[in-house]
Amino acid sequence: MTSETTSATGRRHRVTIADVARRAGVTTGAVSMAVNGKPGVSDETRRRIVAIADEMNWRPSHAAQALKGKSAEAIGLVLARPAEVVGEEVFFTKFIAGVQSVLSEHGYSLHLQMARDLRAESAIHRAWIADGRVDGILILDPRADDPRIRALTGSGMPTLVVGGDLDDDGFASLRTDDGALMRLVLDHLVALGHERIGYVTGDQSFAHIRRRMDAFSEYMVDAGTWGAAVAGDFDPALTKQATARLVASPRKPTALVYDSEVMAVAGIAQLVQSGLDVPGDVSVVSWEDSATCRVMHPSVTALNRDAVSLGKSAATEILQLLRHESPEQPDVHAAVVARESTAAPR
Amino acid sequence: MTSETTSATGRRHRVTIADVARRAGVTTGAVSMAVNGKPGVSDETRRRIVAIADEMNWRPSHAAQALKGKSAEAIGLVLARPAEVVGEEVFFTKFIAGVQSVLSEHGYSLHLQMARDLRAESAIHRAWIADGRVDGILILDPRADDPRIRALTGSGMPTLVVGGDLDDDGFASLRTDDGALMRLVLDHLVALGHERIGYVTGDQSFAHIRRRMDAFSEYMVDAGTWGAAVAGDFDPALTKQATARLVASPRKPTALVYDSEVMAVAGIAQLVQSGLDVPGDVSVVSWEDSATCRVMHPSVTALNRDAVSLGKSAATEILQLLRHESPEQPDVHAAVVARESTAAPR
DNA sequence: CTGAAAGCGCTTACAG
DNA sequence: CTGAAAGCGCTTACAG
Repeated sequence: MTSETTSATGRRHRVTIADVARRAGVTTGAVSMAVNGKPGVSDETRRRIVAIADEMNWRPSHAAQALKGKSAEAIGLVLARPAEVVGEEVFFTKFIAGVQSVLSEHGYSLHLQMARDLRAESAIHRAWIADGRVDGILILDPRADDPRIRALTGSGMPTLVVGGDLDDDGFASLRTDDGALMRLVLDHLVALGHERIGYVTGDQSFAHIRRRMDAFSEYMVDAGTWGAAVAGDFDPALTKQATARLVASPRKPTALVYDSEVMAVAGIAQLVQSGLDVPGDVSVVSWEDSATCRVMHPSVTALNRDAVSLGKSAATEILQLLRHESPEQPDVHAAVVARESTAAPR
Repeated sequence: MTSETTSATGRRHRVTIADVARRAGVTTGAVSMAVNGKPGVSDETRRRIVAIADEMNWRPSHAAQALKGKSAEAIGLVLARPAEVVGEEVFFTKFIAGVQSVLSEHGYSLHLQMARDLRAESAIHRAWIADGRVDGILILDPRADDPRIRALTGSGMPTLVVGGDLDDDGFASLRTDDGALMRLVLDHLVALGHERIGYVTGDQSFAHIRRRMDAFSEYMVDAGTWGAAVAGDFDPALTKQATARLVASPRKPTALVYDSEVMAVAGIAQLVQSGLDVPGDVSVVSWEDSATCRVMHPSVTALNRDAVSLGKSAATEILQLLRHESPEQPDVHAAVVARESTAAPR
């Protein structure tokens, strides 16, 4: 339990490789080779040195290792969304928990920062890179012609775009097949008999929201159903407005899809206030599952994307990138969990 | 924009203090003094050196500085709750956002990790300390006789217990006056005319939950109202059971207090399922405000603790601890936001 | 005010 | 297989 010794002056001393070497009667070089499993010492000596190092509770100094050019063993992630949204939407924390679980298994840590906007996010990226603080960067919520990606181009920093579409610009991306997910959601509604469907979207500048919108339109065309998408911007107040507008339409939709669980809750509240019954008059699907969806009354049918798995996949993939392994696109499980908020239209 | 030069071999080189010194025609020592504002160089030389360093886009190497014993300029925080809970409860992210905003203003970063339990949390603390990765540690959700605090005792690591009660064991704590908050909540209900009040609690091993329970009991005694507390453990299923039990009581409470917003939502769902009207039959208060509370139907009366401010206060206070300033107990604003879920009993 | 040097804790090429 | 030394990028005492 003594990872520190106290010198005569009372100052705490870190146990260094030199202390271990002295005690073992070898040089610091030998200790380094022994503990790092490098050739250069006999098996017996190695065992003896390692035992002594353990006993003295020696831990290598990260700073010294970093100075010798060892990698930071860390991945960076900046969240450039308002704290309110990050806090209210269950996706982020689950995603982060997934990322961290895989990284820590591999001895990597996650540098997480919040930023007020994309410019601030890029500034943090630059600082990390200049400092050699991270070995790789994760980008969330890519935009069309994303400025963060442009800024990172040429930096040589391994970057994984989560929810990206293509392996653009030489950056790897963990694709989320938002089109397929949208079809999953719409299949569920159409199977119930819905023919007029509304979609209240999140921030339309996000590439993955655009892909959902495209899939929504195509589905409407192919199936001949009536559909309309209105911007809700992940904002409860806007979501309520969008909902009111949709149900006021002459083609009054019988089902609504919301881009987040907070939006779905807001939408349901608006419907109830408008005197409409859920699911009697309007069915509702949330694009994200949460405890609230499960326990609300009515409980909310939700697309369960398993954000924890998505986080794990992102971590696995960026670690593969660092090792120059060909990243395999993992299969993130997703399914529509049918609950009380969806039913056949009457 | 070139923080790196490319050598003849094509390898990227970091711009070092030696590069700046060479270009300025001085020694590295002079550069160090110049950029750090230490005496030892003339004002003119300093200006010239700083200008050259800027022009070359020089940034000090964190690793080298750390090796020289410079502090890590980082604070550590471990979240030892299941990812589900961290993700579902809005408190954590808001708290973290508040912490980060203050830390980054002061050039500090936040090391954030999730852990599966308190033992794992302590292991992370030890690793951070051994590595000199953090200058201070934040502890959330203190327990009675908290093992994390015991483990940190004697480490010399500045530690702030958030939601602690006293400055126990030589550790500073950011007190949250849970007793006063409970009285605020109960005052709201009693003012509406409630005389039988139920309280569905979170994890009762948490010190702050115990304090709320104590305040609840005392209030009942002093006011002569009927009250009962039942464990809900922050778990929606348990919360529903506790709710069902309370409303089945012969003394059927007319108002229920829940220790989190997810619990409140679960409780309301249970009440509605039991055929009870909110607030007609039972009023409901959530101990935490969120978008869901605002937008749900009925909207939920909530105690708004302003978790962002709490995070800012925690960061401010631990920075004061590091500077050996006497930490002033900041006032974190809190209020009951009355919404549709509370009304006079009928 | 400036220069030359030691040293933080490691790793790694180079001799023996 | 082992020893002695250089060096990563800084900071800081110590001479001049």
